[in-house]
Amino acid sequence: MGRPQKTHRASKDRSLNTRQALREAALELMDRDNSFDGLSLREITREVGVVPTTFYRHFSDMESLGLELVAESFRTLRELLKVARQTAVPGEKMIRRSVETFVTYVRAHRRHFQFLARERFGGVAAIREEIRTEVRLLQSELATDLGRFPVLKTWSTEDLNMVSGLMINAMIGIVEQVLSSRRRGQDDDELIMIAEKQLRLIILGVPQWRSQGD
Amino acid sequence: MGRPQKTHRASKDRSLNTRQALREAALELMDRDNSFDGLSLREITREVGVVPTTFYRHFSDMESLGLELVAESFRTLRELLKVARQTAVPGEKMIRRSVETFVTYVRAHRRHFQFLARERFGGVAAIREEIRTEVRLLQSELATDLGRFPVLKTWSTEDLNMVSGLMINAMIGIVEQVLSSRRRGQDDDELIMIAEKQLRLIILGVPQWRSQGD
DNA sequence: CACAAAAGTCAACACTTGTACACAAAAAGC
DNA sequence: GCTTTTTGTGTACAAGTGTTGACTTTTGTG
Repeated sequence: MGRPQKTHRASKDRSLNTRQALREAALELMDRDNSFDGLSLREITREVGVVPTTFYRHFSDMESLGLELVAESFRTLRELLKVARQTAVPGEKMIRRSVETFVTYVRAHRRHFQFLARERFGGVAAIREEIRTEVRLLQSELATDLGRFPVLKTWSTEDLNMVSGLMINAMIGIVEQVLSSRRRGQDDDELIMIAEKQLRLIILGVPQWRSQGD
Repeated sequence: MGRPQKTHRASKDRSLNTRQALREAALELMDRDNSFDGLSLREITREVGVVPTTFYRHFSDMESLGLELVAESFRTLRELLKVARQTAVPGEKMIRRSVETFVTYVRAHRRHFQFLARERFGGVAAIREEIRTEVRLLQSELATDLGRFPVLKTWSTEDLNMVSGLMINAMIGIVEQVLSSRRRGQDDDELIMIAEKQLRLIILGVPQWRSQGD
């Protein structure tokens, strides 16, 4: 139980705290209507309650803050996927339950998803690139997962990626809608239903597929 | 071949020209990496080669400039859809040709599509709202169009909207990719192929559909 | 041609911004 | 306990920002 090295931890905490406070302040300000490159360094430090120059003790640049936010946000997203992969058992209600979990999770981590959605097409090239890379990675991971289902065992990698891309785009659309309606609950029910239908429709096409292309 | 009312036209042109020059400057600056609310009024006027105060002769606000850009961009998009609707004849290669036209068109009007993509989730609430509204409209128009196909005649409005939403999300994904790779040509071929497959897959699911949901 | 409206210019304002540098406090290491 | 890093403060500056008001020029109209 003791709190050994109290001073030590306190210092580290302090340091980590301001660092994280800066990140959170940035997300908070973006939630009050700004895109990332509309933010100013001073605005952020002001929000934290710290002098502007302190910023440089933690980040060299606004861009480096941004990139850390990308990493942080994807960590959040991947946590969800990890749980989803463990609990998901193929079956009747699998899609429905996945979508439900997803929407709830997006609400719970609103600011992270908002950051990703906003900066995916946003004004800072480096950030955009980073997000794109991560999304592509996600897409190919999902493709691999899909490849394990019996119906999809014979599919080519390209076609699997094609399907997972379609699904991910559908889910991004859902994220948009979740973010745009602040109140949870009733709205979400309809949203979930639509998302479920969209995924089901995609899956219905699968057995009929013939990759006649190329 | 006289140039009648030279002064008249010149004046009108001049006025319209600066107004449009301001819009174009904004798009141009966004193309050099900025989101709309990262732009400054002075930056824009400087690009046009005009004094800052001139801005107010044409727009009351940056926001009002932004809203005009939304309108302008959707006018561009709707022109495409108009042509598409006229020339498209249902048949084997319809999807393929539509996708090809679409990709070419996006390239030809890069900055408009970039603006829409960037500000759809962007930092200015009013602009975001306006874009969302227009997209929803587009979605229900596409739903109506789809309803004319024999296989879809019996579908409910909700389900038609569900499908058109899926398609639109797929196409937005394509726009993203077109915008992110500057060079045209070779890249586009693969892109077009993937988009075509995605749409075909969706359509394959349609005859199997049973709206068991809700 | 004269005159009013529209479009553009100029100078000035009160702020905000990013960043540099010297200094103070705190924490870590010896 | 003394020293060295690390973290945060204070001051300062040059540059950029939105908006004002009064002015000149251009343009359209009676």
